[in-house]
Amino acid sequence: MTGKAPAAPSADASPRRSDTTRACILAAARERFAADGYERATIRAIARDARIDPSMVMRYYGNKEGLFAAATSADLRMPDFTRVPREDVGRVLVTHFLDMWEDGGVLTALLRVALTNQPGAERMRTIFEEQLLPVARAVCPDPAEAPTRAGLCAAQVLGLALTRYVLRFPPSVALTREEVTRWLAPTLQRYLTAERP
Amino acid sequence: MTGKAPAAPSADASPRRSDTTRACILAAARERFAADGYERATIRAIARDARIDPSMVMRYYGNKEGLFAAATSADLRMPDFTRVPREDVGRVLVTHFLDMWEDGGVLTALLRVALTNQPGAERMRTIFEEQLLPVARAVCPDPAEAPTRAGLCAAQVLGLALTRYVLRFPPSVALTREEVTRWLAPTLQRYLTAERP
DNA sequence: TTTGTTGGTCAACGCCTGTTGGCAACGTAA
DNA sequence: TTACGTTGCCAACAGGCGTTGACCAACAAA
Repeated sequence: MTGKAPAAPSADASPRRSDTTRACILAAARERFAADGYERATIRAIARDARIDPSMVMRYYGNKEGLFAAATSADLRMPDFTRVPREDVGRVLVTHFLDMWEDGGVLTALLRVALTNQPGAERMRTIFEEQLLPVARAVCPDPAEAPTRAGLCAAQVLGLALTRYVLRFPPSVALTREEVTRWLAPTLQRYLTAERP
Repeated sequence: MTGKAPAAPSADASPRRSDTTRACILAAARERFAADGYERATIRAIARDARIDPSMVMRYYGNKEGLFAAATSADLRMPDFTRVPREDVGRVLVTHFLDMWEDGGVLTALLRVALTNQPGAERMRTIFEEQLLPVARAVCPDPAEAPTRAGLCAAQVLGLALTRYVLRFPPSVALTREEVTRWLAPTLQRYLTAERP
């Protein structure tokens, strides 16, 4: 059972001649998904951007869902919040999310797709659950409240991303990173560490 | 120029025999747009829900964009914030938005569509600009800062709607209206009335 | 050189989409 | 009754979609 598919991830380090092509496809896919959402980001358009034939996409990623999954393997790369002073949690969280969101458009693509695509929404939920929930558990007063507090933070962070990077509301776009941090950090700090209102 | 199209809005009160059908189409369209987004809400599916022929949709609303525009004529119905005590604006704003969002799914449809559809995004922006900005202007310390403050409120409100009504993050869904108000009201209050940080 | 694997193109498939025009049934005013 | 505008269904169109399989070129091992 050596497998016919050349895409089989047999070992981790298996440099193939087609790696550059694969990377081109993924980059084009990320851009298209981020710009157009799942339905309007057609395989044909992605292939055109990557200057290859649409059938290559199918060969390397199976189908459109596989391509999407490969193009949006997001990792929020959370820092270790047990080492962050408790009163700085809000600020660190905001700056970290700004970093993540402005890097490569993976999260923008994920957000756009999550809105019209059930698996996309599920993945978004998983990402935030796996990566934001532990932060809340580490710093909030009662661990039982961690999901609620993480959810509130997710709402605020995603709302800013929505208005700033997707809908592009002018006031939200005009804010500098500094200003975003000054406004949002106290909010997240309160959601995470304040007594339940 | 009497117009061939029976859909011509000549007068405001022109009861037609087809009014119930038109209403059925709009209701079905709102549901489909809210559930599936713009691309996947097909005219055929909407017509099936309304138990009529797809061509009727075209006759009454011209094309798909016209149908969408008719189905999502949103009005946030803002109360008069000059009569609200200054320290209550956050709370009133949250409860009002919860009311709006849980009524009929118009806003959910609009949000879903705005994410993958340029005119949809533009309309969302317009709605918030026309209706949230005056509120900010009425209550914030420096009117020049009103757009920024309205934008921050929009981010928080849309973020909650996103996680609660669209992505359905469990912690966000589990919150009661009471809890949402208690958590979010102070945030909006600060965004609107606090000194610039 | 031969042989087999990989990288890539081409043409086509079946399906679904938004949209159109023709045609029958109904209701109403003359 | 006749004439006409409205309401509705039906069948079809052109085009785009995801997906498939046959086929050629380049390379690597024998």
